[in-house]
Amino acid sequence: MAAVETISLATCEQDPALYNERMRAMKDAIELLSGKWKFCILLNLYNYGTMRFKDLQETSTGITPKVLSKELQELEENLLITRTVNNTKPVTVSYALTPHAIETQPVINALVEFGLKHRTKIKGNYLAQPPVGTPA
Amino acid sequence: MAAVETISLATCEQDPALYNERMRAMKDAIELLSGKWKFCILLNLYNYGTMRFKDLQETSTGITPKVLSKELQELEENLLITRTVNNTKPVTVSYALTPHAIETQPVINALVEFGLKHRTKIKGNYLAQPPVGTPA
DNA sequence: CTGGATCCTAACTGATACTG
DNA sequence: CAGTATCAGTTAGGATCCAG
Repeated sequence: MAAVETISLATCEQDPALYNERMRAMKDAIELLSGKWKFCILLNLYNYGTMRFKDLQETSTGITPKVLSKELQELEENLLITRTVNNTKPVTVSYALTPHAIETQPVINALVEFGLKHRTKIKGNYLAQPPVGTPA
Repeated sequence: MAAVETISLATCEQDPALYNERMRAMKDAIELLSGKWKFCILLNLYNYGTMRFKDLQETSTGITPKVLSKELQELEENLLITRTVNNTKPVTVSYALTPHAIETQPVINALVEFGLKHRTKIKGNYLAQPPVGTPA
């Protein structure tokens, strides 16, 4: 109970307006990108470029067509991806990132970095002592 | 429908192992930090340093005690915050960030930056033309 | 192949009241 | 002050089926 240090940054405590603006911006971002799949889809598109519906369904392991469809619509409405219907025999649809989607890359990178560090961090701690919520 | 460019990065298509590792890390991070309040709480603690339960309830506008309690427990289990019971008359509890929580700062900053840019971006587009999902 | 329709459940969220 | 208990509403997400 004793050996855990704490930190305090208090970056913009002295500027409430700036703080509120940043808080609102963060809530905007969360509302837009939260959920189980949005970042996953974006990362796939970053990696593979243009993809079709089925490609995304396969790379986003576990997603169902309905959910994928909904996620894609939301991303399109927010101008992060484009949807293009191709004039092929069984109709195909291509999805790709918009230039605006580049703005999400720092978020994705930060999430990945945190995930990598956190996994090693947690691993060690959980081996040393069980998580706090453990019954007894 | 025509004027929207697309981009393609295809950063690590040639290294599936690295890609999968990054994907898993991102999913870890999402599982841990997703939700309506986690980032909000972390940002508050960044800004104000040590806070008590009631402080957090007031700055995280809209949150109920039950939800706040749960979010705090999860953050504590994941070693992002510490919980300290103070020996005061009506007992008080202090919450603070752990050093490990510093790793979340790039994520938070990236989210804030994206939120700021996205708001201006979307504003203009929505004024020019309604979002895609509009009935008619 | 794309993805909508339907149904369903677990989880999240909220309001209120209550206890140590 | 710091929560937990209870009750209730909403929703995200999944399973399955089917249509263009």
